[in-house]
Amino acid sequence: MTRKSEDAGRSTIRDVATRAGVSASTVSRVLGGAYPVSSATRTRVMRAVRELDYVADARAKAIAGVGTPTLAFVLEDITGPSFAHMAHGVEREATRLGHLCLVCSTEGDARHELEFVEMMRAQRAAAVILVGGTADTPEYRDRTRRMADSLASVGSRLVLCGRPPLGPGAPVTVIEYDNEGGAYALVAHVLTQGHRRVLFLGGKPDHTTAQDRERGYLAAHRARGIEPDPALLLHGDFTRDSGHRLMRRAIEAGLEFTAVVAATDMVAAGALTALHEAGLDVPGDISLAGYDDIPFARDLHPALTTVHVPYEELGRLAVRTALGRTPETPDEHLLLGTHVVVRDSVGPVS
Amino acid sequence: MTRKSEDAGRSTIRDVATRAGVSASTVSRVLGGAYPVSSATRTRVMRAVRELDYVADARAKAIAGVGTPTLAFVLEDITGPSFAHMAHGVEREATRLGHLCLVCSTEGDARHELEFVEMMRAQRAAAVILVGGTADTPEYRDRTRRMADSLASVGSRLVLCGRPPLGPGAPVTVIEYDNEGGAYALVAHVLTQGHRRVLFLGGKPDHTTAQDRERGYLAAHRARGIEPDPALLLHGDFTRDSGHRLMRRAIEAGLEFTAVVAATDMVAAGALTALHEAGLDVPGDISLAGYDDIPFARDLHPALTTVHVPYEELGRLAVRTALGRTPETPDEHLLLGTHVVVRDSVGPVS
DNA sequence: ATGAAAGCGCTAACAA
DNA sequence: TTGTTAGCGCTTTCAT
Repeated sequence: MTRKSEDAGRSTIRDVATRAGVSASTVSRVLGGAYPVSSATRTRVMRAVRELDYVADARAKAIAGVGTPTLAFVLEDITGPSFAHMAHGVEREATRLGHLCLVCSTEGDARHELEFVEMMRAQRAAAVILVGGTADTPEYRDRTRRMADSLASVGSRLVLCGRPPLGPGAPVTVIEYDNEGGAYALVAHVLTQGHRRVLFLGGKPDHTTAQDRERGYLAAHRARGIEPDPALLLHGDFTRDSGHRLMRRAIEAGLEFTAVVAATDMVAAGALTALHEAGLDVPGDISLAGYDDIPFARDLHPALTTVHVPYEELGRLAVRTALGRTPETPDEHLLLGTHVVVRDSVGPVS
Repeated sequence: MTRKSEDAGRSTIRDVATRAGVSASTVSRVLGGAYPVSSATRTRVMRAVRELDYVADARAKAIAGVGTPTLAFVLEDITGPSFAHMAHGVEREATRLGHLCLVCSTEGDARHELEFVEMMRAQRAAAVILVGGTADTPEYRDRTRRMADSLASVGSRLVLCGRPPLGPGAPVTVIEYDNEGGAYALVAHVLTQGHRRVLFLGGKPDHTTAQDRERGYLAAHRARGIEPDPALLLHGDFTRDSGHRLMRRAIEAGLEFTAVVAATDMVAAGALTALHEAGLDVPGDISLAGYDDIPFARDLHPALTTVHVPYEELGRLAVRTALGRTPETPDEHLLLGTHVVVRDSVGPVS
């Protein structure tokens, strides 16, 4: 007739206590670990625990002050290879540090993002990691700033990972990787091969990651005294299909170029297929380069020259940095380097 | 001198109550939604909430009986494209249904998996979804059975997704997809092209997914009265590197075959590169097929013939099925179909 | 319509 | 070494 008997299984610490003939605190102490308990009682308690298959309710522990800390990871789409790698880094590091790891895909919807962050605030997550570039509008800064403040107000922390920083004073940790630098180096490499008309398959015009890579493309040209033809700057998004479509159109439009630099490896993959479909040889007729160094880059044919970004490390670092701070820690802003991986898809201009 | 003043931000429902000059219950009622509250009070409370930027502690709500339900997703490695798609499906459906979504990568470590499931039991997760094939040993069944029971005992539910079922009586939901059938159809397609010596690049010999696909390979041969040469059955794992290595060795060893079927698209990608490195043309010299239909399959050159698996749908279904049940629901066991996607990497035998 | 009090499952300070 | 009591932050009777 006890509560337990009708609600089989959901045993509480009191059920265990009763069964072991001790008080709830004693059970708590036995389970808690380091605390003096006679080995006789300990045995009895443990037996009761086993018999009831008892596990303490983590939520109750949490509000009593001894919860498993949680960490949240917010991205647009876990399906993108680079995001997946970051997610992996985050998840690995979080569990290593004894944290639970919540995920949320926003599908690029700011409202969804906002709601989720609010939930995380309610969950008292130790940190919320926002991943991936976005349009850097005043509205963005404002909204994000608000999230940062409200998280900070409950002792949590906002981390911006590969996402535009907010300017001074915002309680955020930002971890970036050098998109412009990577693109600069990559395009410099292409130019070194003698190419002068390099098509750029970019992302959304207002997307920070896309912008930074485009900036690198431009800078590399200008550093060699070349003013790139604006007609060679195409915009789409970071998907494979975008690359395919843009490339096909460029060919059909009779655009002249001897090399193409894609904003991501996904874009490059689509572009490569379009090039093949047009009967063009890479790098014989046209050179091609990507960005991100996803695992598949090696298996494209020809193997793709690209820029390596330490995504997994980025994720790990985000977690470590966010979790390693004390209230006195100044706001960090890290910038990770990238490097060009030369493979077979870029050759000398013919 | 209130608690709040020194512990800025972490305001509780009582802080709000005080500030609004009402009782905590009233605040709870206002926030709770549908309950008669004078609009004057409501306004005062809402103002206090805003001023304090208050959010109710989700954990406290949970133990009081009104928590946000949670759902856990356990896989080997989020980095694998097919896993990522399942994860996406799970996450999407979970949020659609108002659930939070926890993730854990086990890196294939059973102990890690066990620990995580125990944590989820403590969290009172609504369901725990275990993803991906594994060695189907008695030890596995035993361990998993135990997890299923212990989850059930706290009102949670174990879901096996693309993972071997446990036999009757276990409180689990299992969602599978037809690995054997898909492989059968794929290999039948290859045989139809006249190939008689088809190399199979398999996974770990005791991995269920690998076994099922291998079984399909075998069955398709036998259905045509062909007894496949055991020397053509190679084992590795599901990675790109495994495919590359296996393929290279097979070529070096002078193995004779006119087509190769890889256990996954990743394996196929590695194999393709090895084929190219050996100067072999696909499908001119050798035909090649994969399994999974990851997005990149289209961009391999030639575009990869493969088996489409509805991974995202699988994830969504797992969530819907697990969450949609009542204690009376019989244990479901769903089997999703797959289909061959014919592209350019398989051609007639030369 | 609102407040006081009890309770959710746990831990910790205080006694014994 | 162990039990009693008082919280943790919230919801929900039960009164009023």
